[in-house]
Amino acid sequence: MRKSREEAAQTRKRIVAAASAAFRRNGIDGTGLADLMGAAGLTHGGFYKHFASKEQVVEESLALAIETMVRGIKDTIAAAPGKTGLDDAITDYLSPEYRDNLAGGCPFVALGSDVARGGEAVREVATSGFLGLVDTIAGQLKGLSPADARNQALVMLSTMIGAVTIARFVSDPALSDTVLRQAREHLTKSSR
Amino acid sequence: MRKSREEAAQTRKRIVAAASAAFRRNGIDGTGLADLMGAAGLTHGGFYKHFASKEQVVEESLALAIETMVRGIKDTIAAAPGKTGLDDAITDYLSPEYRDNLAGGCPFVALGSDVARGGEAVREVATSGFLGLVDTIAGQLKGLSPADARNQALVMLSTMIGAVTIARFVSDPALSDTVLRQAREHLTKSSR
DNA sequence: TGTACATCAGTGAACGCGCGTTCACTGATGTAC
DNA sequence: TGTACATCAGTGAACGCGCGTTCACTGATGTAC
Repeated sequence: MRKSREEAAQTRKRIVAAASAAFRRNGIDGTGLADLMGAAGLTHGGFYKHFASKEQVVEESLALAIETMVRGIKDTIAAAPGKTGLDDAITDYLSPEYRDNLAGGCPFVALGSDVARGGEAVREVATSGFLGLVDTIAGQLKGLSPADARNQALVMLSTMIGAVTIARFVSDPALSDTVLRQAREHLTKSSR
Repeated sequence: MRKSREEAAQTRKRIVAAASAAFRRNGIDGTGLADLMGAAGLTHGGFYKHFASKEQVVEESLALAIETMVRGIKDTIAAAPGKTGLDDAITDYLSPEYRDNLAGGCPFVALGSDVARGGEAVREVATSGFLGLVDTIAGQLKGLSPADARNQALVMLSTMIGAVTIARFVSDPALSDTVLRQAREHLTKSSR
């Protein structure tokens, strides 16, 4: 039953991708290794042929989720010439569709409190990914010193992450939409 | 071993208070009923003499955590005459001490993503508590229509909740402090 | 290039453990007369 | 007010279950000559 090195490498990527979605959808404690392996089309026994522990796949899948999100935001920014790129990215992030995309959405929203309770290695993965996101946003804030741009990006990301967190736990759909819309208007209006 | 009605009622309150702290500190999935009962000075077997399920104590302890937080914010506002009350409450919320108060801190930060994945009843508890918080903040925003005040309160709370979420998962203490400080300056400066 | 052997990805059963929940039991409290 | 009985808060053992992890095994792939 041995698989070729290439197949094994693809399997490993499939597991990390499945973990990236499953952890965001159901939480880290709420996702078992059998769930991950099943989602990747495997039985649970083979997990340790690829990873030393659940902790390790948590780290790798978190890194993947963050990288994917940051790349998407960069692509959105690059797709719009001039100054509308950042507004487009903010609008996407604060859309009802993104709020409802539990498995593919922002890992800071889905896993922020899990990561805060986690080990140092997981928190470092989250931190370096977060810093990449900060730089991406800050780089789009023209007419400010680099320090001011970075500080403003920190506040903008706080508002974005908080708004989606609230929009997800609130049980009233109208309230949820309003939270997103207010944050969107606040962050994209020219007063920024 | 039967206890008086009064003693039993006090025991129940002790369990809910212990749950309110333990769930915030370790997450809902990360807290067992034996942990709760042990923290209340009891053995786990008696849990079902007070609650029908873990779900029920989750709901009640979340309601307690939110009520306690909102009361604290109202007290802070009331303690400062005039317009500094809200700034004081924001400064407290965005302080390093409050960030580090895992067991007694903001339940929306600690449990927001857990609640989002939870049942309808838990989400309704969180929603009505959140609306009370919104009203409390909006009531302090003078010179705005009620609708504008409420909308601004939603954005402010998004920034506050997001900032503490970020400040908690980030592994670099200086970055964590900076996130809090930037949010604080943004929300308390007169430009508000 | 062929052959013999070593490697190892994946399977499926099993491990100890802690989970939420149930239950028989105890004995102090509450109630009925 | 006293007495007899019912109630029930709390204990501690037990339940089935799913968890993370380990392991013997299989057989295709990789390596050595």
